Amino acid sequence: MSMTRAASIKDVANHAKVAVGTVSNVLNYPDRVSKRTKERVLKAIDELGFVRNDAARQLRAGQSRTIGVVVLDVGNPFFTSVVRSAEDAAALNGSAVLLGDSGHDSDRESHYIDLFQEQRVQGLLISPVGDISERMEALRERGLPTVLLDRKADETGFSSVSVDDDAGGYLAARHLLDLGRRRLAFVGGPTSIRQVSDRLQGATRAVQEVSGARLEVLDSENMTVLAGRRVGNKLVERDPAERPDAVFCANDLIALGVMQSLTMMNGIKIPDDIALIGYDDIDFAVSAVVPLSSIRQPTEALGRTAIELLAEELDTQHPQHRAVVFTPELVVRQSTAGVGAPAVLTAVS
Amino acid sequence: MSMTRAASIKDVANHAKVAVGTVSNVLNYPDRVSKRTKERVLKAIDELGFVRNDAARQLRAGQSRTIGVVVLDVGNPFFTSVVRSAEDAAALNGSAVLLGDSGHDSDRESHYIDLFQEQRVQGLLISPVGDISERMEALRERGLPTVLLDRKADETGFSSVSVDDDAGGYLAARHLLDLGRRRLAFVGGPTSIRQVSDRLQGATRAVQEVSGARLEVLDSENMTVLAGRRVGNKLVERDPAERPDAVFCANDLIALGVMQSLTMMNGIKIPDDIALIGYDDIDFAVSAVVPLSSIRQPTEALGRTAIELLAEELDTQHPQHRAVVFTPELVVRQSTAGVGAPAVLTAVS
DNA sequence: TCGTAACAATGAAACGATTCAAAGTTCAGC
DNA sequence: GCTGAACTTTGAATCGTTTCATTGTTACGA
Repeated sequence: MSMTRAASIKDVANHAKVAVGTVSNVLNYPDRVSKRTKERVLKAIDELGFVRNDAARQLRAGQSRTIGVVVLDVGNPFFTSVVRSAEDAAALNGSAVLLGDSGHDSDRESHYIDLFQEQRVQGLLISPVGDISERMEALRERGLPTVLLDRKADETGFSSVSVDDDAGGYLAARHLLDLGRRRLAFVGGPTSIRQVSDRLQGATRAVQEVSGARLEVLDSENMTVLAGRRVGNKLVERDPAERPDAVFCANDLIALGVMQSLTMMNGIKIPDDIALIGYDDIDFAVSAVVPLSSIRQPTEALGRTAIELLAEELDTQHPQHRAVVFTPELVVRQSTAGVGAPAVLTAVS
Repeated sequence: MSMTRAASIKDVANHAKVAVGTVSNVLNYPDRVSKRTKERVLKAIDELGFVRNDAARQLRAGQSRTIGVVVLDVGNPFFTSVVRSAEDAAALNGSAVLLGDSGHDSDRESHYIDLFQEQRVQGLLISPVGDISERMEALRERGLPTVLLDRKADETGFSSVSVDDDAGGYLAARHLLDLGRRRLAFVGGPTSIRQVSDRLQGATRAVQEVSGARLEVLDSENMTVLAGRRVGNKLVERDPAERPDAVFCANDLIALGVMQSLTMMNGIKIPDDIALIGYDDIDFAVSAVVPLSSIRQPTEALGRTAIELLAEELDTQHPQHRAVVFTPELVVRQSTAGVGAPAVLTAVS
């Protein structure tokens, strides 16, 4: 019964007794059509329940009104927040966002890039898993504008928005050192993730400035709460004397996981025995068992700026590629400072 | 320079000196093509950097390999979790998911439904904002299979997957009453949200079973951490004698917000002064300042089942519409039980 | 009443893939 | 060498929209 195929513009034209071009004009350039005809066409559209076929539209247009975004982990509020602001910014240009989650997996990342190319997206925002210079080169050759997200563009020829992870790592470690801690641990992984290695590098720099300070590196298999909990359990199992007195986690999810393990062990007090700091300052950091100190990244600005850079590439014939680097902030809460008053410090860039 | 339009199947055909149909066969039915020809075509594809145009493909096919999903709030881990499992389930059928966030706004909801219809999605999963029976009726007439998500289908003719919110509300309130609390408060809103009113209804039922117990309803403007914090601040401002001794929040985000306000006020102890329970059991509930009791919903099963029901509607000519209702579980943590041992209870369905 | 400028409506062509009936090729078996 | 079945390849038609050159209509000033 209701199994008839969807009405097309042609059906509408027949029903309203006008030409197909006229229907199209009603849809796209209402001013070109007389009031009488317009009404007739709109009536027909309503009666037939006509809905534009976007595939045909795009085919003709040669381009979609769509931007592809590939992020490392949609389970991480940091990324959802960035994507949200990118969506809002894209909507201002009348574009929609297609979201792909690579889950730190190169194959899935590749898969989404393929998919988005098939969709003929206007451009791409990628928070890359590893080294994708080859892939990027191919995109450049095809003329598909691409902006790196949360990763500084090494090679020229690409725009990027990122946050200075080295500075963020330094900020976190320096804070722990300023509190008098000397046996630091860094939790994150795999180190093939650039964000992880940069944050570690910054932390290492800070530690080297202070004599007598050490930095132990604990690998986590990924960047989730669960992975953090596993590393935390290992710390709990250690002889108390062997434990670090401060832990810097490569993101807040890991930090929350570590916190769960440590607080389950009644003997360990945060921050008295072990100070803990995360990265990203997600909304849930403030409501953690022990409110979590963290490094805040300007997610809203990241997403917005990424879209702006992409828009530049789309508008301009020979765009200036720009690498925008934001500066992270230290947010101090109880997990490092105890009951002391919270403060916000900014890295010197 | 690289501004030439993307290669089409025709370009590939010319380059490989075969017919367009052959190229199409290489792509879709490789077995129909001889090895020699196949190699030649693949070489041409590679050399020209050909990428299939999905719009043309869909236009011809008349349908996309896509399912539209509209949820109430992507910022809520409950929904991201449901969507994630729906994506996985859809991938098994070779379908991708397009995600729309209505943000509890009917207009945005409507906007996404339009958009998805233009995309000719195979079907729709909707977690509706309010009463959308008219809209659904229109979808049914157009023959677009639709499954309600997290909301039981009242009308016949639609499948749905949901969790028994009345039972969940009962479970939460009953738990608070069992702990000896009598001055209960419910925080949630707007009450036009079905999930909110059902959970409240269940809670009311539990309260009525116990003489001397009261339930105060505190409206929150929405279901976010921020809204919860605002309600929490109002509680803090009250005369201590006027405060409830137990608070049931319509979701965990609100509960975390309330918790933030209460813990900022040194005089108030959770759960001693006020017991607090949320809803959804998101990952962050366990790592909250005071680990949060909550009502767990089977998010993984919700998403998966929704896709399965949709697949049924797609396969069958005259599908049996089914309303699958899952049963929520009570998860007890410190925010209600203090340092007592955690437990998990299941509602009687 | 005529000329013409402004405005409306027309419909064929194009976008790029898939389909499928028809034509072409190969080759085993006799 | 011939037959016919099995396998390959071909290319026109099709999907639904937008575009745009062309044709048709209106109305105004001379």
